Amino acid sequence: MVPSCTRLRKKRTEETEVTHREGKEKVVGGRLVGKKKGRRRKKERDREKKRWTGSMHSRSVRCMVTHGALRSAHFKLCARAEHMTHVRKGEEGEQDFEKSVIEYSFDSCKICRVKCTRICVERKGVKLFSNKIPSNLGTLGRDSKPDLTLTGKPDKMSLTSSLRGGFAWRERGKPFPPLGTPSRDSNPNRPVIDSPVYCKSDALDRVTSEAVSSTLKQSSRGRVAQQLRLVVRVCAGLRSLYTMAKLKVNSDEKLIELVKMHPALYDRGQEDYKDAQMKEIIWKTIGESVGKTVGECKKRWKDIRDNYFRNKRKELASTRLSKWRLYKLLTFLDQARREKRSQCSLPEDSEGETSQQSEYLLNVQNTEDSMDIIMSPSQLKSEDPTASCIDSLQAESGRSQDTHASQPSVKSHSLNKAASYYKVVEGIKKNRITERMRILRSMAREEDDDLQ
DNA sequence: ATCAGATAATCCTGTACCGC
DNA sequence: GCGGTACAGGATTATCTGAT
Repeated sequence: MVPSCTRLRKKRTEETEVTHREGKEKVVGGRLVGKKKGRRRKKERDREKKRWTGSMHSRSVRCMVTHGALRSAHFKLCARAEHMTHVRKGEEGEQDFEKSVIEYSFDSCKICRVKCTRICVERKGVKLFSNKIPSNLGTLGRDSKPDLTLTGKPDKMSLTSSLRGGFAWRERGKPFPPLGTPSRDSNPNRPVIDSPVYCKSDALDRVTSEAVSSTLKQSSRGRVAQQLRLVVRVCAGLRSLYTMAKLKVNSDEKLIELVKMHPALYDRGQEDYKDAQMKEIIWKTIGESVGKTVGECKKRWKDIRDNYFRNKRKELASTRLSKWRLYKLLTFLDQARREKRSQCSLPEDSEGETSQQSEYLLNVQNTEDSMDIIMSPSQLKSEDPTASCIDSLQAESGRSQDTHASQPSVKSHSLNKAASYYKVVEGIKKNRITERMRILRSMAREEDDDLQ
């Protein structure tokens, strides 16, 4: 019996052949190849061109759809010039978009002097004017000619991406909303990666730090105080990680960065890998961090991961290095993948874990200089604050774990420290910081009582 | 500037495997 | 058996690049 997928592919192939039989193109494996393919594309483009040049209105829409980058660039220019602020998202009926164009004209932006295309559309009885779309900004290449339709049609994806680039509208006769509106959607310069999540993360961080500082004011002596200082440092490390991610230009990179922080999502050797609830929490956190839904994040991650393994295969097959921009960021998957295949348990000091611990350590250490409360090097030398912290955490969780050797080497000492930071940060991410703080506070009070 | 072809990116589907 | 996941690969679209 022919597998259903094969049947489907065969069906698709047949459909393609039928579709293009008219042009006598040759189809191989459901795809047009060689010059025939180019000829087909040209025909399609010609058809598209004919269709889209049918009316000025359609052409204006086409212009709008095909020049996301230019619009985006000009959008920023105009935003700088403070003459438009209202960003509309693509939540409204996109299917009626084309028909609703009622006005089309060329104009020059009064502020940045760029020659623009102006569009007016009507939606739900309200006339909306576009921002000034440039017709001569940047290099005018094949893809930037406003009245040519060369690839595809103004489908949902194109429209969505154009809207993602930021499109500005205002109602007829009404000025753009004033600048400085705190609404997220009203900020034209808002980076794509910026989201309320960071506020949440930072808020968690800040609240935790404040709680610790407050406790430290009450009890600045003894072992508990050291633990609290450590928590502050860990929070700083966490803040550093988020800040680092915040600076990422691309949200994909940010997503990778965040997923990388959670081996439970990709490494079968991890204890939490089988914990669906935990993974859901992690995804939720990541989703908040990148300003997307959990589903979107999962889907995107799947695509990214798929792409990585595909590129990997190609690289191995051809010995040609992958040019994919995210490729190098995903090399951490190799370790996890091997372990999954061999089905062996995660070694205690596997490279993957080690590198992550080191990364945490690095981030935490990097932020020490900017911390208000820092443990002095002498303190670090005299006593390992991590040990006490781990003790308290272990006491809290009721687990016993021999995480530090009696006389650890410098490397293992650092790794243990990093491991403890990792555990604490994980704890924070699981929203258990409040509980930890309560325990630490009570311990601080008891210790203070003892000292008195 | 325009075009054609190559390549990258994305979406989608199917299969195998695993745990429940 | 069912649901979830990893993995592989086809189809399609977007983008890049070199030639004209």
